[in-house]
Amino acid sequence: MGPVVMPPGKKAEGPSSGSVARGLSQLYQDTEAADLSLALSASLSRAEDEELTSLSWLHESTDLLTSLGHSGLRSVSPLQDANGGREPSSSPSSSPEPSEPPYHLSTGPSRKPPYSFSCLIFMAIEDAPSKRLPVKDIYGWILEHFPYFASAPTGWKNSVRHNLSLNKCFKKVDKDRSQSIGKGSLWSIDPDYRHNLIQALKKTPYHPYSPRLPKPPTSPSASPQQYHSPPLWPGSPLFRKNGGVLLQVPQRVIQHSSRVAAQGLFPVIRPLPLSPVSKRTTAVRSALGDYLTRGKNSLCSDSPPPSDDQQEDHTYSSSQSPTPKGSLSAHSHGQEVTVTEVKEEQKDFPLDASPPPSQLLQRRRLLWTKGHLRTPGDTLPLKKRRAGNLLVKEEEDEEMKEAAGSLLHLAGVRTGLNKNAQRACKVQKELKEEASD
DNA sequence: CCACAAATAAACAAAA
DNA sequence: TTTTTGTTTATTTGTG
Repeated sequence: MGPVVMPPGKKAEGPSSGSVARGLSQLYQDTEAADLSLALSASLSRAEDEELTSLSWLHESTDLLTSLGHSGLRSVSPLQDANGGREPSSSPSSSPEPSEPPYHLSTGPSRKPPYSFSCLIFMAIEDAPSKRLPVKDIYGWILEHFPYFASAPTGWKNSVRHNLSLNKCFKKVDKDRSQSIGKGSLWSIDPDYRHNLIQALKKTPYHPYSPRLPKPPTSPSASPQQYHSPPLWPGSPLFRKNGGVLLQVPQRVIQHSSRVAAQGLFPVIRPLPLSPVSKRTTAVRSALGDYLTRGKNSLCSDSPPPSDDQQEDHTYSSSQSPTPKGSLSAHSHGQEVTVTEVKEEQKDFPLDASPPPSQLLQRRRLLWTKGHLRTPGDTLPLKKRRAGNLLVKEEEDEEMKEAAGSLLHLAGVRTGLNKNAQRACKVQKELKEEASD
């Protein structure tokens, strides 16, 4: 997959139509954007007024936002760095603002992206036609789309690798022995865990270190939806393929369309009825939420709650997450989406043991249970074992054990656990795993 | 203060 | 040999 990154022009690939799109493009050029949010909001309103059947405008608006957000078109201050300032070395920015606004309230080139490394990697890989990338290209993608890293301390690459290694969601693909890509191998998304990544993205944590959904500000005008931005990123396949609404889709719909899921995640959602303007609005609003709310926060005060009320659905909640010790913030705990989606995805998972649907359902149900009972710490699926050693059966056993453990936790056992005890447990568990290897 | 997730740092080995 | 890649452990940071 040649150059990792999509050329800047790539996004134009969709049929560019609709005056809104044009307007946004215009906006893009004109922006000195003190009132960017206003302008966007205006575009949005126009979108509602016009019967646009094409969603390309959404693409463009997304691109616009991304550009503004990450390339610093915004005339906002050369922002206080995202406390990449933590890193001693080469933090590009110098002025440490005492009261630094949350990420979604401030953007700029020097701003650390709101995405966790897991998400970044996920996006990179998903954006690759072949859905697999060597680390180098992952770096490239990230650099391309998040210039922040260009000037960030080099440690981020280490973090990327660390994430790849540690996070079960990522799987090394055995290189085509015939075709060497140089050092290392290709990385792909483990279909079994893709959902978690999606969930992570879905939650798009604007507060980088906060896996949970932040509480909505006290201000009534700021609706929680702003934290539910879909995985928008330049050239996102989600956008290209789904008109940008993928993750705005009500869970139920996803569930219902999941039969197609065997072909991959995104096509599943694509067939969604996109017609209702309100839906588009919601999508965009959600996408633009942070921008809209920031400028004149009254602008989006009228927006209805997002269609995917994941919050109520606990979609975000803790984990069946394959989150290993420190990796991903995908706290999907299963739920309907998982049940269906993952089940389907399993099909294309080359693992030998691909249990029949019923079993899978059962398993998913178990996962669901787990998600509700377990504490995230219990799930640490240290990607210890080499890829390929994972047998579904084994996982099921593990899950059984863990579920049981969770029950214990629920019963209060957990309260007695201090860190050391947990570590001990972990070690024990790993030993067990290794034994079963 | 604690638990937790994620980021970061670093040591180290293996591969190219 | 050097650089890159991959794994692992430990520590730090931010949040609830």
